[in-house]
Amino acid sequence: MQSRTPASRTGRPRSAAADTAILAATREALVELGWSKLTLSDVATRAGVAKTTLYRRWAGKNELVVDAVAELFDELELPDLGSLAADIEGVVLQFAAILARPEARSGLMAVVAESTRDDALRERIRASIVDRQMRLVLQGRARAQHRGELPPEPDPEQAARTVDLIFDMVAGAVVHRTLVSGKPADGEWVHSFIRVLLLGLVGASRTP
Amino acid sequence: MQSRTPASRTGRPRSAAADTAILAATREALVELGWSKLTLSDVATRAGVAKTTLYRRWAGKNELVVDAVAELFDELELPDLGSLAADIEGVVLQFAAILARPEARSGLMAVVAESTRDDALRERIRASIVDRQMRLVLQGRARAQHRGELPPEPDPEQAARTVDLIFDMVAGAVVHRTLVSGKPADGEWVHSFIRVLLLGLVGASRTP
DNA sequence: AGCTTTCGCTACGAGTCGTAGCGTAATGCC
DNA sequence: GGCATTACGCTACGACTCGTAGCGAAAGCT
Repeated sequence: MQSRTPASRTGRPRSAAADTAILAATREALVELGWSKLTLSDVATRAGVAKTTLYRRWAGKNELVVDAVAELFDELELPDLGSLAADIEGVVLQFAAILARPEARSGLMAVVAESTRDDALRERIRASIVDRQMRLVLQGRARAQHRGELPPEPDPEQAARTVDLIFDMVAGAVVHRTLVSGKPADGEWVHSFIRVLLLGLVGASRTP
Repeated sequence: MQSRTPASRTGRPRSAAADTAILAATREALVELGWSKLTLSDVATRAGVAKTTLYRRWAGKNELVVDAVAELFDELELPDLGSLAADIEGVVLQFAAILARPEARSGLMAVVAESTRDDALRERIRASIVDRQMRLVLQGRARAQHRGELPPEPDPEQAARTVDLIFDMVAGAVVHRTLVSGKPADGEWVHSFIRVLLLGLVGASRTP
């Protein structure tokens, strides 16, 4: 979050209710107005707080939207459905459901675009959104290796590269399908995609 | 392009030099300022034209940037390197080189984000950017089937789904690697990626 | 109590937007 | 050549947003 309240203990504390109201108002404004027409004055009005309160907590529109969108990914969890393919399909369908929501569609791509020119923003996105997804990949891979569905990776550097590759392939394909092609990442599509991905990974691990 | 000059033949024609100057100035402004701080007044000054000229040709910032970025993808071609894997690696490296340029990074994602709320803009992006990439996938697939590297697809509906899937996987992975993960899609990464992709596609086509 | 920080409110200069109006320049048609 | 038509450069405009400053009141802690 944006709060930096580890040391300062004295004085009136910041309203936690205002935080949730502001983030909810931001998502509401994203749905109705989209990224470019969203103004902080409008968000403040919707949340029932003063505009100055927004500027005390967030540096600008970018940081606010990152936090508002990041909360959407809180629900993301790796289910245990018995097989690697089923687990991945489950989590990818969750991911696709989040990306189908208009507040995620219009907000996420916009802040990613901004982050190409702002390293601090890129780091904020990595910490609050991307890392959580990456953790799911690591978790699923470890579970699959324990089950014997994927071979163990002795070289840690090679393992890191493989995890990065899987992550970019999964997240990239779902995002591109949803936001660029504009078609739904439904059950049928996810099933085909995961089949190709797993066959490729297993095949690549057999012939190094 | 934005020109609609099929019927109107009389009157002073639009300066073609102004078009190229404006689009070049737009890319220059994208590099220096990024999407959010780019203003049409600034572009007009850089291009040496009046601001009103910009508004006569483009509806707004979105449409202008789409056209400016689209020109970057003109150079994209499918090389003939003897094998499907080599061909794909070649074109993916071209694609990655374009995405590595700052004017593409900051511009492309921004207009895609805007297009989630603007169907006309989405269609413009599809026609001027996405379709060209899709054609490369079709071309490569046909050539590979002719070589026998990929099995022929009797069902046209199934073939269309497969092409869509390949397109989202390739473009999505490269874009995600470059813009979200922030790491270069260099030769080593592309090689690993294509290997997984092709092994998966061949494997999936064998066990339908 | 006293101290500290946050809150809501108002106001402000600076900057951008998109458009209108004007006189001038460059074409095609007669 | 003259005429209609369209594009161009320029200026100016109201409306809007931005981010900040200053104020008095409120809400905690010691």
